[in-house]
Amino acid sequence: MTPKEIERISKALGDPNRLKILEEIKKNCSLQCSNITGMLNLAQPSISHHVKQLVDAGLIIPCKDGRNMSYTIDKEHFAKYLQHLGLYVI
Amino acid sequence: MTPKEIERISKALGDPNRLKILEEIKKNCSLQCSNITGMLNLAQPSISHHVKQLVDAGLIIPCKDGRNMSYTIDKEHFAKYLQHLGLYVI
DNA sequence: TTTATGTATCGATATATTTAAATATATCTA
DNA sequence: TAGATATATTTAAATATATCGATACATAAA
Repeated sequence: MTPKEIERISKALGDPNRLKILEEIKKNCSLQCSNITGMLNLAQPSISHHVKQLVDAGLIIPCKDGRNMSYTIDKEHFAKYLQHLGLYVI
Repeated sequence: MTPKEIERISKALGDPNRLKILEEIKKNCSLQCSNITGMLNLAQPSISHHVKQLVDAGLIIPCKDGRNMSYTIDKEHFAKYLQHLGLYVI
């Protein structure tokens, strides 16, 4: 995992709305985009933007299902991030 | 650890210069501020700003020594962050 | 095929962050 | 105490990010 990837994931995690989205995905194992809109007090394009950040960082995996999208946490990639940062606490 | 704290630490980790500073502190167990100036291609006030971000996030602990400052990684606090995020990868 | 629904993109604006010059503060040494 | 050195703060400019309205696109349902 490159410093650039670490930076990108950290940036993705550095926003309260994105943390809430992740939290909901964790709770439900997966989450549909339309549900996020009700959850956060944000317009739909903003949601789309935040979800994209999480996808681009590799934290969540999009799954197209008809006209809906659902997302699951990319545990493997997320774990690599934590493993990398874990070197700082040894 | 509150969502606000998670956000703050993530933000602190979301910058290449701050990651480099952390990396150097890890390598040397501790680091003096004056050494960072040579390491990064940044003016002194910028260094000061970045170091402050890391301190405020609780990632590093400042230690005053005469007119110098040295910093060590706050492993305990850092570990709490990783532990919290670890819940996402279970 | 038309309409409705869910998501993405574009353009504009507001807000936040990064950076550095100028300046201030603290401490060491002569 | 005066001068030198290390770090912090203030202020302002440049840049990046967040937000939303309008609109486009894809797909499901009628």
